[in-house]
Amino acid sequence: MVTIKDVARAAGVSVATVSRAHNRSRLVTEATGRRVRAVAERLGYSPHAAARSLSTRQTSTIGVLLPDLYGEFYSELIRGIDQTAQRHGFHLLLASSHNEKGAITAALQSMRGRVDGLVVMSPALGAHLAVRDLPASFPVVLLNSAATGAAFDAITIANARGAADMVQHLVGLGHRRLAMILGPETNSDAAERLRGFRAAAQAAGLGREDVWEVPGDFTDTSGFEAGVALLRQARRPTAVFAANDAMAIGALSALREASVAVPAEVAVTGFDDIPMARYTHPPLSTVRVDIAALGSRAAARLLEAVGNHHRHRKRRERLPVTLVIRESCGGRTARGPRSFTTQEGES
Amino acid sequence: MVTIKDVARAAGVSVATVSRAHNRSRLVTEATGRRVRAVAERLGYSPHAAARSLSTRQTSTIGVLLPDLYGEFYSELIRGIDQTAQRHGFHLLLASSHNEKGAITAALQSMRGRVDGLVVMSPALGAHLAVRDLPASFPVVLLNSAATGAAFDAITIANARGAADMVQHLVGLGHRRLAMILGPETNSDAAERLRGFRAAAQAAGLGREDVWEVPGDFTDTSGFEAGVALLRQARRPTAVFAANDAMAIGALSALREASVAVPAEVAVTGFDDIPMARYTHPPLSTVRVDIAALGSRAAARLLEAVGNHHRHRKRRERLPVTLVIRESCGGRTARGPRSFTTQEGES
DNA sequence: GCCGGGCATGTAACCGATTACATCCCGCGC
DNA sequence: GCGCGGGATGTAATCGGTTACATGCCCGGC
Repeated sequence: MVTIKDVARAAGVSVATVSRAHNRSRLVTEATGRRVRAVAERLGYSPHAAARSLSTRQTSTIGVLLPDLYGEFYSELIRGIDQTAQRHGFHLLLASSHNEKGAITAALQSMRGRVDGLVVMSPALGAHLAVRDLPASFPVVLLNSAATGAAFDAITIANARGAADMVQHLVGLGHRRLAMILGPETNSDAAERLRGFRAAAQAAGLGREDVWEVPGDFTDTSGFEAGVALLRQARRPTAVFAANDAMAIGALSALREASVAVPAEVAVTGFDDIPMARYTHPPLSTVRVDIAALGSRAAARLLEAVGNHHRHRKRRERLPVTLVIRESCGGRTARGPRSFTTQEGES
Repeated sequence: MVTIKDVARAAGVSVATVSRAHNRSRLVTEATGRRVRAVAERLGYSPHAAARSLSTRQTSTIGVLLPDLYGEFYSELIRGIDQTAQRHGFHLLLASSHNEKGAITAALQSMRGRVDGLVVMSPALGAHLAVRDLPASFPVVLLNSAATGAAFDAITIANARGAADMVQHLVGLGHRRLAMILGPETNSDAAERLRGFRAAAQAAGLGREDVWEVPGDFTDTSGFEAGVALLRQARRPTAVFAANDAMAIGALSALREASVAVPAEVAVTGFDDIPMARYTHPPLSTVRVDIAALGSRAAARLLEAVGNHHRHRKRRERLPVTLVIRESCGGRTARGPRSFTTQEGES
């Protein structure tokens, strides 16, 4: 491998000059700079990142800590983060499958000296406990975390608001018997969506016997089972609000197998607006979360913090959501496909 | 930040001993080792990755170079790579949005000293040109690349075989008029699938007037347009094979809007078996590619190469595919949902 | 003509680890 | 009692950059 010394020797200058030429310092003449860079190019030199970051104390890399990588949610999130990071010349270091404190701490450790800051997502409570062990000066942005207060930079989704809006919409369509399929109990997004659901149901004057809460865990199979459970009852809800799209799709499946017409007999809605949502049968009404934007905002906030360690003020930011009404809830319908892919390398 | 020196001072030993204690060298007594590690723990010490990799000349990181990050294909791929990498204690450094040579070269450069090896996917021809500029000893695994020969390690999908199998299945169902919706011309996967389609159609004795080839670019909208184009004709195919699922879903949309019954009037099939495929209406018959396995294999091969630079032999490997027959092609039908998510952190 | 200042370049310290080699200490054998 | 060997520990070189400080040169002002 060709190092800075080789270039220096070949160009007949010192290593300092080579370094300066590369970093376009004003301390080398235009002529020398060009000459040195030409030599470097010819030798196929490119600076060794580890060496560089050892002396500059920065890595131009941001770490991304996720609980998992499965599903469209994470791929969108990563895409959003990467987009912004790349625009600022930063790389992404990925780590996943961390849900309890021990694993998170380990992952955090192993990233020291590799990254300039972290985006940490871990809706299962307790992530911020691990993060708290980091030096306070180390830039971290929390995503969808339960952590509150000004101790952390955080970005979350307007979960409660979105759920409430959806309930309100359903009530507006005339529904008076509502079921919600819940998410995992330890998940803060799920908890907030439930909070919004309850508040809106109460505000609409629905009684206890008009509201169902069926357990679920964000997987489509749990949505399927929840659907089956709801159908078994003598008295049924006329609308089902799933805490996420995957479960709504599962519920849709259960209803179709039972030959229950959607939305005529039962309305179904979800949360997230994953790309798949517009291709279900019938197309799914849902609460749209701009996931890529969430990632992008997180990266932007993090880079801001990395940029001015001192002047940076921590704060919590909430990303708005919007109702997307398709056909599964029987409101006015929209037709025609919209893109859910850009041109992909593979397929 | 606490360094190895701080630990050495606090523990009353030299830096060498601290280093050895951490790496569990046999050159420190069990007692000293434990004591030193205890001190390190108390001070919250963790080794600086950049410094370490500067002296050991390895990073425990593998670079992943992708053309894009959009869609389920990439998220699955990354998941597969990460899974295997993680099991071996490796991190993932991500870079995307690189399709022509210049950008790839730049990305490759900026990864020097950051990674021990690379997984490069770039079906748009020419990626291997950039890769060729790397020192031959640098471990690289190519994914779905057009590059042939023993010069590279590569893993590809059995595209032609999968396409041929699907055509054969359709012919077996009695279809004698077949259309294929093509992928991007510069994409090698798309090209191979087309090759398989043509070969099988010819083998089945279909004449030129019984075979349609409609352009597409792997996006669902292009599939929609292709569907519309096919319907405009007086003489129509009875089965449509799309080069990927996204386009098949687009075509399905077009047929539904035109009130053409699937599979009764026209059968539709795809390629990939993305999670969404089993939830379309009707559920999509397709060629299953185990994308996560593809990533996992790539990582495994790369790590093998990283492990023994010398003894490693380059070769090309082909990942088998399987037909998944659901309802969109009118074969025997399968019922009931299967999971397309594990429990996700968010949704 | 000499001196001071500024600019281009060189020299070497430094970042934080690993590790080859030096050193020290202890026990054992003669 | 002395020397020798081996195991535990220390010292310092090294990885490949960046950059503070030193150097040397040129030019302008007095």
